[in-house]
Amino acid sequence: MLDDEYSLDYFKENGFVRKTCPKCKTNFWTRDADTEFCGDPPCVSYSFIGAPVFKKEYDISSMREAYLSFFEKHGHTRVDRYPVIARWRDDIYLTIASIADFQPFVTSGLVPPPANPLTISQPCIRLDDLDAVGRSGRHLTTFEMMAHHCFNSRGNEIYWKDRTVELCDTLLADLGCDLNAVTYKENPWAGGGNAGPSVEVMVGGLELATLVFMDLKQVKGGSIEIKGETYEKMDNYIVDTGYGLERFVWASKGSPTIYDAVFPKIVNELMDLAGIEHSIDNPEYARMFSQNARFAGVMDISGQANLLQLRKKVADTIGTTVEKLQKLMVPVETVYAITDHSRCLAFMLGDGIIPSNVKAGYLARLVLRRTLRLMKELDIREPLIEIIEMQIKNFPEYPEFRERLDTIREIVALEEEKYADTIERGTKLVKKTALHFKDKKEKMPLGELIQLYDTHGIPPEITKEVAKEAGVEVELPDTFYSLVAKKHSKAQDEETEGLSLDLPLTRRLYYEDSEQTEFTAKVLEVIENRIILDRTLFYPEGGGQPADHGTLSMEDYVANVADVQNMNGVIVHETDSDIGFKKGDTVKGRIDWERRLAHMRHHTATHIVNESAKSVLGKHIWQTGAQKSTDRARLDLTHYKRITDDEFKEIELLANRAVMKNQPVHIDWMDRIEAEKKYGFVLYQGGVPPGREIRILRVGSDVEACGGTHVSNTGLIGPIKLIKTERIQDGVERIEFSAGEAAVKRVQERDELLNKASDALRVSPEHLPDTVNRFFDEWKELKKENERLKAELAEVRVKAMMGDAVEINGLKVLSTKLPHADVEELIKAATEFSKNDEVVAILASESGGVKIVVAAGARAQKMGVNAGVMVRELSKLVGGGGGGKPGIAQGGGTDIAKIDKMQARGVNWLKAKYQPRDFHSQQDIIEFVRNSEDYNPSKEKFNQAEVLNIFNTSLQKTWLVSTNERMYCILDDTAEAKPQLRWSIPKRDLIDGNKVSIEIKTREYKEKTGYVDIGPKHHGWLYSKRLFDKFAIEDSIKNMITKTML
RNA sequence: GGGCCUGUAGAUCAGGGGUAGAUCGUUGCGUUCGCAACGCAAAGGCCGCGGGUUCGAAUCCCGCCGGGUCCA
Repeated sequence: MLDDEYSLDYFKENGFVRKTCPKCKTNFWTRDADTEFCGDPPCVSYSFIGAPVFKKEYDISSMREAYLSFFEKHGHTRVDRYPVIARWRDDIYLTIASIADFQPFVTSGLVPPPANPLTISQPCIRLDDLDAVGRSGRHLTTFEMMAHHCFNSRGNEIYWKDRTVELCDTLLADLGCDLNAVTYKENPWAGGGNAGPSVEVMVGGLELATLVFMDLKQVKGGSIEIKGETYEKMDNYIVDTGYGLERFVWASKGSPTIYDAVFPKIVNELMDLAGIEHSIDNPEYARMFSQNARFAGVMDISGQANLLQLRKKVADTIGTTVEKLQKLMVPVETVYAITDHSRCLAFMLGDGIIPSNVKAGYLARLVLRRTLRLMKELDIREPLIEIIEMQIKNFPEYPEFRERLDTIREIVALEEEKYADTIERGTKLVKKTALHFKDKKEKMPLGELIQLYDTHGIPPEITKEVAKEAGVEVELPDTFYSLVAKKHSKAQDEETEGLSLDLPLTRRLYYEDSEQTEFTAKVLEVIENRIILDRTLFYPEGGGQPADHGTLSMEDYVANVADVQNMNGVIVHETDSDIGFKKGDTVKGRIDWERRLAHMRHHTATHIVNESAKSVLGKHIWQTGAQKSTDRARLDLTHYKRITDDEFKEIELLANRAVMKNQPVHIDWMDRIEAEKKYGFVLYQGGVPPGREIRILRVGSDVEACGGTHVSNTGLIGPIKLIKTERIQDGVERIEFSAGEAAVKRVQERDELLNKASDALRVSPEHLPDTVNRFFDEWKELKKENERLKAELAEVRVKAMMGDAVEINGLKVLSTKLPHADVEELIKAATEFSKNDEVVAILASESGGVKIVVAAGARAQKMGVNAGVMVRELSKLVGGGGGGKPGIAQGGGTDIAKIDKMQARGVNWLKAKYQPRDFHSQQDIIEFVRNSEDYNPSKEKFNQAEVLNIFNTSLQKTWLVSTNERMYCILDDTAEAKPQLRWSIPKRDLIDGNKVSIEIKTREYKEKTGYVDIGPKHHGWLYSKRLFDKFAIEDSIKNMITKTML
């Protein structure tokens, strides 16, 4: 920034000299040529403590009045303060500076200021340095920024830098300040897309004011560079000053801390409540806090390490130890913080913020919970609301807070309760978590601490304390909260695609006559399928109201309009085709009236429902969102508890009364500032419209800035039917409703549901609740009875069936099919069976597919029966799966035809394992082949048959048998009653001429067994290697074939 | 606006694909002149709702409803 920006005539004419601070190298202006430093900590330290800089002491209200009347006297108009919740802005939640009141439209020049020049004392809230509040002696979350603003434009300058500095100088002189002690430190300012030269006004080491000369706006590739961004001069340039009210009061008193200066009464009352002796008039005691404030003024005290450094410095200067100092100071600092926070809450709640877990409401909750935590530290049992009330009563200048007191009381009580619940839940959870780590003999890891805070809201301090009690160490780093912040990835702003259009604003016919359905217009531009007209009746999407649909036509060509958007006043019609129109054409437009009318009804109804909700629920109700469509609308409202059924009905009734009154809907275009003055910020329920003129819609007592289309009289809305409420966030309730024909349809739908329900039960709708209750009760009873009966049935069945048990080596095996039983019955019966130690029950049913339950008694399990394994195997046989525990298991499948086979298999499996039958002899096998289907007695000679055993285990043998005509493969499985013929191969596939032609190969499988592939079809047959020591298996088979067939 | 956690008996919570559990509370019985305490027993569950996957879902997946919490 150019140096001459600061070379003001005022400085030159009044004997100022410009100097450079040897410490920080910044330039500053002073009347006293001997002044060495810039006057700003850390270059200098506080000198005003104990040495007030004004000629008399002021309190908050006398200081404010002195300031405002000074500027009134000097040609400024006094303007009322704005709320601390920035309702007129959508980029910030809280009012952080007086200039925020006039952003964005006044500062951009679009809207004239309420007065020019003006003066204001604007309460502001900044939560950036929460940790330092109380500790530094000077930080506050809430402060009043006294200011005078002057909005200049090229050719119309009210005043600029010289006059601004002169006013400041004069004010300080009026207050009795020694002007030689004042320095103006050069410090260019930038923020929020604007920038400009600025001076900080320093007295006694304290920054009392900042004078900003905002005359630059951020422009890509601009010619002036500040802090890495480029800027250009603006056509309108603004004097933006900020005088800290609390700091002025502090400076006038020279108290050790700002808190003692600004809220002596509340500080003292809280000290009493906390049982702290706070004799700030005692010089020694005061010295401690004075020193603390002085050191804190020149250093960064964020984080434990820095804080400890501060403590050490203070302890050294007053000759004590850090421990003793902490013991004395911490409780007092906590009281300071509570004083500040409760004031902050008074403003937040007083201005109508509803605590919540989103947006501004979250910030209110954050402060509220922090305050409760601090109170607990001091063991202050007084309800928080008492302290907040104390604050509110202390502000005679804000009567509006007292009006809201009842609501505030309720909110705070609810919040206190909620927090207590959270802490209680949290404490339990921490104990449990702590014990978990105690068992493992580990420290509780940081990740756990973060998890507890992030997902359950348990402050790490509490976690640490509770864990300590449970005997578990916890590591809590200074940087804890920033670690949490890191966990949350930042959402990227999406680039909105914008058409840059250099076209005149579209004439909005829908505002001129809301009954019209047809119009003619000239085509100004066609971009692919998007058409821009000189005028239109099509309402573009906005304010929660969807775009109109309809047609644009010319001669015999018709295009459907599918979407309509407003691009900075140019309305763009998106059609379903990109041919047909060109620049200069005259087209005829027609809107889908049914759709539009439904939107209009829902839109006007939204205003009415909002108003009704306000009168039923209270003044704190604020719309946070709304959406309309043809068949329904929804409205989101701030409210601190659930809407009850009675309230719901009452809102519906009031809304319909408003309809029946057939009130006219008034629409006026008004100057923004005038409208704000007349109606207040309640105007901005549906968001903040841009522009100097805003469209004001009045229905009954509801007044809102609204750009939507509306019916002309409430009677035209027709019925309003509230459908439901939903809590979309803590502190935000959503009401869904339908209006007009849609409402009738909704009622009809509900009637139909009711009718269907009562028809089904064959009762009239009025008996439905009783009948349903009766049915439900009966159903419960029957269910219980059913269960009891099943148990009884199981018992009976078991007694009846025990006799059928098959004895296998001491086991009693039952295999029964209960075709119609469900799984539960099977389980009950099986459980009943398995009470007998030696029983294994295999139960099956075919209701809804195959169900299998196997249970094994205690002794059976000891012998190695595993129900889970059995079920898993058996289920496969019926095309399903299953499993369970060794004692009891369930399974099932889809193949009902295989139930019997599956059950037999189960029994055989047990037999094989516990009572294996002997293998069949070689003779038996031959006999078996002879009786098989493939055997041809007329041709085959079985007395010449050869037999080869290829596989042999304790449960299974595989045989190959060869006659003069065929080779057979037989599997003898001891789990099966009989051997099985698996396949056979005729001679023609084995022999070609006088040679064995079939291919026989082996593959490796395991140590003792291998695979043999016989011919093209029979692959992967197991063979035991030990059976083929002498000759390889290939040779053995070939030999056998040769021997019998050649 | 985004993220994470969560919903099981009246309460507090375990369990986490295979017969729904504990503690407290409730009721009954025993002991007692009575209460408390103790002992024994019982009642009490659409495992939030609806889909899906599976032979089988309280359990896994998706959606909805409800509760909690952190961040912007």
